Amino acid sequence: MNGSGQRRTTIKDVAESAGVGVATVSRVLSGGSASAETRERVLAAAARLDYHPSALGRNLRRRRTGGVGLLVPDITDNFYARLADGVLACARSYGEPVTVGVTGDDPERESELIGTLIEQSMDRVIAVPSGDGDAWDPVLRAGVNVVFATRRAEPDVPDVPAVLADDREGARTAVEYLTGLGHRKIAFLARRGQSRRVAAFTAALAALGVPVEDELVVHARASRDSAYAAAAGLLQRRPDVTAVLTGGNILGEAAVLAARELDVRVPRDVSLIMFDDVPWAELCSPPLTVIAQPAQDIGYRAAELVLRQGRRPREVVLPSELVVRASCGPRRPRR
Amino acid sequence: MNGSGQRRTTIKDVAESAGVGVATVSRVLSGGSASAETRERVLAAAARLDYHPSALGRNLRRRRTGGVGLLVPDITDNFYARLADGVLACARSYGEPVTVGVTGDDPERESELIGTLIEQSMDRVIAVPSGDGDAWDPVLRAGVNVVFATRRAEPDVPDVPAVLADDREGARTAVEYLTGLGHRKIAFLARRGQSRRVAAFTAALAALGVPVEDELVVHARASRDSAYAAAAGLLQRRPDVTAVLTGGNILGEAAVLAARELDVRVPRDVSLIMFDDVPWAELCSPPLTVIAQPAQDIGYRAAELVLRQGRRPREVVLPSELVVRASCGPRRPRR
DNA sequence: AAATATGGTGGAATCGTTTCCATGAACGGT
DNA sequence: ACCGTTCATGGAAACGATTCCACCATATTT
Repeated sequence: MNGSGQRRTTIKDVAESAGVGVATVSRVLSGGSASAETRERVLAAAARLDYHPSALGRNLRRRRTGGVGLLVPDITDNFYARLADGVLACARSYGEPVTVGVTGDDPERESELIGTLIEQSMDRVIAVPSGDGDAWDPVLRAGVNVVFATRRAEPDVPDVPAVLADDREGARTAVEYLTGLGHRKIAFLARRGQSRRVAAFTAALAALGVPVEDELVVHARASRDSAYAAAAGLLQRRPDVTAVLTGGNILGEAAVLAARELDVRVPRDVSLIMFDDVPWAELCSPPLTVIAQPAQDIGYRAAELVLRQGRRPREVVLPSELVVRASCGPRRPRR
Repeated sequence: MNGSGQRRTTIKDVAESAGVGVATVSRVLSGGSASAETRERVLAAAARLDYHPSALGRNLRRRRTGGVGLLVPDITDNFYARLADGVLACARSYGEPVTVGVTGDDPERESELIGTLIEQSMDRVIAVPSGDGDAWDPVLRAGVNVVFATRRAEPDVPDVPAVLADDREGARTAVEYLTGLGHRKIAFLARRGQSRRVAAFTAALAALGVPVEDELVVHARASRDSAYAAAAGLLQRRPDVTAVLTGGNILGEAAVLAARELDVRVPRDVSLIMFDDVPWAELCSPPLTVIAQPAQDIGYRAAELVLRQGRRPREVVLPSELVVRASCGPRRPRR
């Protein structure tokens, strides 16, 4: 009775059992050239011994861990969950395992996780960067294949491809829709780091000739609490805003709750649009008008970029789409 | 300019630079015994060369990959996302990477992923088992440290510890609450594989002397579509049910949508309770009464079990709690 | 028929670590 | 003074794969 003491069957066992050398076994198993007869003998022996090659040996020899690393701010956020799902779906079709890390949008934690990744010799990483781009220097120098998803680092890292949603277009249609309903005082509830979206928002306003007020873009940290505080603060401080655009679903959730708490009716008192369509947007009362983000596609494409060798585009931009539900109405002054 | 051609600094480089043998470096770095002076020299050399040990070499030697594997049915489901978050939080404090796989509740995909895990020589796995327990035989024989989360396999694998929520208690309080409101025809919308919850549900009914009708427990597959079909079917087929309990948040979502579509008012026409509290439950209209599940804790505890050596309990049961909101009302016949 | 290409094959080196074991120095007890 | 312990130390052997290279037997060319 040796319990788990039975040694794993190795390539050597297979070689011996098939009466060939280890090199031949390796070749057969990884599609190299071999005579038909040898191939068959090796395959038979492998099957007979229930041989499964060990990734450990292979990785060491190749000096790289297979698989891909994935760094997201918060796996609990449906957007990133869908993104992760896309990555996992693509990786599965390549048979590659995915190692997930949660950064909490904290550059320090991000660096820590990056450290773990290099220690593991992960040479393919997909990340939603939280910190500034410099954190990625050591990784890039180590020759790791990095792709950013949903946003670029700031300051940007030029060599890293990115898969993004078309924030510019999304913000534009949303702002056009709102101004079309008569709104002029439109606020943007942003998470720190959403400078792209903020820029797109103000650009869209400017293009329509609506005066932009800096005070109407409000920033929150990534947590639900911070989001709620920002939303409530905005609604209280500025009774003149009649429409709010939120930079993500966590902020949208916060806006709904804050409005409800402060007895601000949606869409009667304020119209609400949120970036990112999530399952609950439809269940909400009222159902939320959203700028749908192709989160799953973003993940999938990023994974493709990182897994498929060959030259890679510097940027992939995926369309986002305004989904009109019932959270926007014509402008009515709040007081 | 050799690009990424610069060789990684190895333990050998450190040894040479510190003027000691590799064995000594290894010992110093992994907390073995060494003289104070040597220790210092080694540490200095390691720092000077910016040495980071490679997990590859270590893993091969130890014949096991560090880190833990995590298998969940659907990372997009907020419950499993929270569970994963708990696992990740715990693993982070141990500095261990987590490899995530999505089974889609499909035994075949599960087996496939298990295969990947053994190939990687993962020796610690947390799983929400989808298939029957036999799929885990090869893993256990390989000496892998497995912990089940949220549910056990069926047929059960006795040697595997499990971290579970207290379904029995949750179902009991929910059913008591509903019968207290006068409901007698209570349906259960279950996902396939939720036999524990179904059993708890019927047991709770029986304990209260309410006749149980087999036809009132309806099964759906894991997808949103299947959930919707089951919910709509139930509401149409049985106009006499006045209360519905759903086995998870996906089914709850489906029930809300189906009710809305069929113009069945909640809670006027049917009362609704759902297993698992999710952020949108509060945003829903009406806010949903739920049986809160400690998803994050389940993940955390499971990770502790798998990471901390020492003897492990066969089962950990975490409390679940009825959170009353506004989706239940007194019984009123639907026609 | 001799010289040269071709293609399958196995031995051995290699990847970067841990760990076993032998060595030698220092030290305390008799 | 001698011997047995203890302790730090370095060399070398694993771990399990890939891959370079040399080798030999054919097939092809001159």
